[in-house]
Amino acid sequence: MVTGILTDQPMELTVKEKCMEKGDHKDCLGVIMPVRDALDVINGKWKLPIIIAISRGHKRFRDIERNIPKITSKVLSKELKDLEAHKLVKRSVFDSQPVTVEYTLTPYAATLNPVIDALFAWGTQHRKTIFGSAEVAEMPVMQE
Amino acid sequence: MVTGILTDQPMELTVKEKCMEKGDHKDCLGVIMPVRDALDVINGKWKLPIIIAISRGHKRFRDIERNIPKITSKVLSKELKDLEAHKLVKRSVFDSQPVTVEYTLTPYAATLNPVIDALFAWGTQHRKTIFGSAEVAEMPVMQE
DNA sequence: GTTAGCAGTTACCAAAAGGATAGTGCTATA
DNA sequence: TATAGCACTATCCTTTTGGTAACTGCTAAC
Repeated sequence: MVTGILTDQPMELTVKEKCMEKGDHKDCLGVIMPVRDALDVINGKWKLPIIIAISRGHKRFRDIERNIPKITSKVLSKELKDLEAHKLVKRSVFDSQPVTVEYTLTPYAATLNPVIDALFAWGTQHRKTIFGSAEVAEMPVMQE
Repeated sequence: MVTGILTDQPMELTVKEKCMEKGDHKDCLGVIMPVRDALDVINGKWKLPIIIAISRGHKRFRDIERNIPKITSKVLSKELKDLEAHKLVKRSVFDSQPVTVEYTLTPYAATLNPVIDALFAWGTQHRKTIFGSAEVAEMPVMQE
């Protein structure tokens, strides 16, 4: 039977299994390194929130900025450049009057879907674990 | 039909659906915030690698240190304290000669399994996307 | 009796990330 | 004519993160 990486509960196709297939039964650096590759790309407080905001139809700079609590222009500008460099976001300039800029997700960004879903699920239950689920009213609000 | 958060491809039970259920059709801060809650806990280069190393049977301080490339005593020490504070790792001191210290995962850490699996899967394919899959030989090695 | 390992800590320092505030040139609206 | 919005950039500053090196007290092995 195949088991998960952190528990011995049965799973369908797991990290541990893939690791075993590579023949590395001891250290399994092969698990740590791909995880770190992923972390290198989505690292920091802002990249995933930005991707989520764009995915929800906020294409314009100020529109994205308004929809991510506490972010500043400077940080958003820098993170968008990073995301562009990683081919997750596309920046398009339209020669209208005045010029408009649109940020959209590349098809590659869609491959992050399972990661975001897993983090959303874990974050949701973690919040319930920390405060009781009743205290949703304490959630920070967007525009103060 | 229900669709994923980044694409319009069908999914079974998705972030978007949960979001819609909450009645937030516009901004869906409800997606960004749980993701940020999760990121606050697992953020940084080291926390997930440490959890993975412990999960693979490396319980002792030096043992963990040896199995995570480039980590230093100082950083490991600090990150272990953080993980303990977040109830993901348990530190046990045994009164042997000499005293031994063991780090183990709590049951709560096991709930991170889907997150780690998703990051592992994405990191693996991302690496293939960046270099060709043939260049596995270029992977950094553990002890130089 | 010297070396090596264990489980860290301390001090110092550099780099990266993030926050606050202001300002740019442009245009559309009141 | 003044205000506001857009898409940023610039400057300054603080906090966080990470890296180097040395050092602690202890014990076991050579």
